[in-house]
Amino acid sequence: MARTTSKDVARAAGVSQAAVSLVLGDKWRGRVSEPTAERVRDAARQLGYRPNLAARNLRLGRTRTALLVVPALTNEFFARVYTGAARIAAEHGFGVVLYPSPEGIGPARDPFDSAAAALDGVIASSMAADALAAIRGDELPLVMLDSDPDEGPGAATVNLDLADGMRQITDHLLALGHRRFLHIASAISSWTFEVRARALSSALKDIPGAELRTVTTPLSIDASRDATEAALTAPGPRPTALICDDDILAVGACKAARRLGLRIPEDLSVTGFDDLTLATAVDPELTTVRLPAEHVGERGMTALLAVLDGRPANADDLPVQLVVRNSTAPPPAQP
Amino acid sequence: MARTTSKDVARAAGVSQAAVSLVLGDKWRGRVSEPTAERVRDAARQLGYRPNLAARNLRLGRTRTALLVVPALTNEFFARVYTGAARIAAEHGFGVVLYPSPEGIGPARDPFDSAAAALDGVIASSMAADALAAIRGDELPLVMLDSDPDEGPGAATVNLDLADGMRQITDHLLALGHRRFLHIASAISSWTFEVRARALSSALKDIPGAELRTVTTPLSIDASRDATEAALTAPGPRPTALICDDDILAVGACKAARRLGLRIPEDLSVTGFDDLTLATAVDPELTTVRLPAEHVGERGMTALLAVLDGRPANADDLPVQLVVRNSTAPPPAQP
DNA sequence: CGGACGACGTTATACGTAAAACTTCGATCA
DNA sequence: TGATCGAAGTTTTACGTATAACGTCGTCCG
Repeated sequence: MARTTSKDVARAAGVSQAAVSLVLGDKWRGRVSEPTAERVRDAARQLGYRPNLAARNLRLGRTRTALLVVPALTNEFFARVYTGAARIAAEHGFGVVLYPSPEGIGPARDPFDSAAAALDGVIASSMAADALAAIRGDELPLVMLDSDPDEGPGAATVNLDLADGMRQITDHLLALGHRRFLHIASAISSWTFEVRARALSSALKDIPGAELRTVTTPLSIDASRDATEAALTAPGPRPTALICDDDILAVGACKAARRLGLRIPEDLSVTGFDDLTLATAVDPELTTVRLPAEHVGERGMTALLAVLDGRPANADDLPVQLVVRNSTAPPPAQP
Repeated sequence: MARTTSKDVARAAGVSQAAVSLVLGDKWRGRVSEPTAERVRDAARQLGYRPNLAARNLRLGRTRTALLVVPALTNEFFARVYTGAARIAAEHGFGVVLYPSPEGIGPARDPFDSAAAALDGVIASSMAADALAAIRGDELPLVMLDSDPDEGPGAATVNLDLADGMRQITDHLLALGHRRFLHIASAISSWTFEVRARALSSALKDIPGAELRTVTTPLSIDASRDATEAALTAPGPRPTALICDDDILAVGACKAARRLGLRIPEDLSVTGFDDLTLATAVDPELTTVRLPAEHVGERGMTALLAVLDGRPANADDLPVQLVVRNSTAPPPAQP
């Protein structure tokens, strides 16, 4: 037997389908009498009526659904972004569907081939430019998270003040006395990492005696460990501080140090970025920059709702905060 | 200007809307001539036509969308389950929408209030019985992951052979010579943890001299650390091996050990469960049981597709595999 | 006392798609 | 030659909802 429709409820309550729609849609003041409304509500409850969303969406021309595009959900940062976005969405009767972007998922040509993709808008995180183009093709409202503001003219953006985070790291390390730095950078070319690199070199530019080398690596513990090990055994004076683009990279860097018999933080300081669960799971706990991932998701969803309402979206950068733990200390005395 | 509809395409191609539907629906052999079909396809491409899914869903009475209910996406295990499910779904033109179950999300009364919840079926992971009841009320096809098979009579289930995993752990520890065990158990009361406890006590039942104590704790590093510390400083002979329900708990347990000046694995062996990224991030790397999380998601989605097709679903348990790393060793010599 | 109005509904329509039922037209065949 | 058939479409309908447009009746006021 088929699902119960508003027509079934109408029959049970002895009214027309339109009356059911009015009552359940909460738009009946002065249109339906209280006793009748009550009868309708009773019948609906009795029959376990649930409106057919496909029909409603078709009628209203909107779906109250947003698409969240993320690189990978298994990265805790993006899982937290989703959580924040979904909370705000739920408060406004919206749903959030995910699209893990880069080949993470099967043969769908683009996000909009997905069956669930009857969308009101899109929130895109750390988008590559080409994927962005595909999205902008469909003229859906778009909010970009943690992405180059210049890429998407006209689109709302929610950005973290990553440059300030990098500055806080360098201030901290410089104050401890470090001068020789190695930047463990993500090989992923995206705004979120490029801005770190720029902030880092600009922060060290005017420091006398400061040296900065860089090594890039895929975003995994093992890759970072190998890349760091290679860099640390290279000829020349050894850096005293490793500045990592991400906690995951920092964990790999720590593993490399351990392999080489270097103690952290006595022989080598290491910093992360993100403040994932990982950061406090390892020993020593990582000095890192805490990123308010849930807030990013919340602000992203809030911005999308604003855009859909034709309101302007708040465009301030979200502040980030250095968290000093046990992976940083003054550099060892000069040999 | 509104989105282009099949009617627009029809006008551009000089045919009727029905012809467009036939051609694009790939059901036109013998109904439309090849030149006409090509004209329609051209027009569709030209106009960037994308079918309105709300309308299609309404017409067809199905949405090609499944709901995945998980406790928390920030737990890597469930993020991986999602990834697996979404991959299989995409291969079959399905979408997956998430419902983080336990109060994780706003005021939605139940999963089906969610705006995106126009569903063909449900995959529920680690469900509590009451939430399950709410779901079964709607007579949607249901697949249960890692849940008590007795709870959901008639529903398809995808289970891991967790009992075997626990047996592999005890075999390993017993072979190393351990006899005094402390079980760091999750305070969450669900099948997935209950089955571990049962398997553990039954495995130790017939071992002469084996002792088993248990302490329960919330599923977080800090909570586990505190609970473990308390248990290890309790009077009586100290256990030589900690068997943890989850890698997260194991990491907390390691922290407690470190606080108490105990070395792992020399003074104390520790085992985890899941084989998350965490397990190889910490030092020493954890001996743990690898759970094929992606496979769980894949099998869950495959089972749901089978149920929707009226085919029987594969009900075999998924095998799990002990991974021996550096957190286990023979117990210290008796004092 | 007539008509304007409000309360309480109902009827009718549109949203965009898929597909069943129908039309037209030439070719085939007994 | 008249019935039949297949190709190539078109016309029509249904899916379930929200809402605009339309009735009907009693009341109140000028």
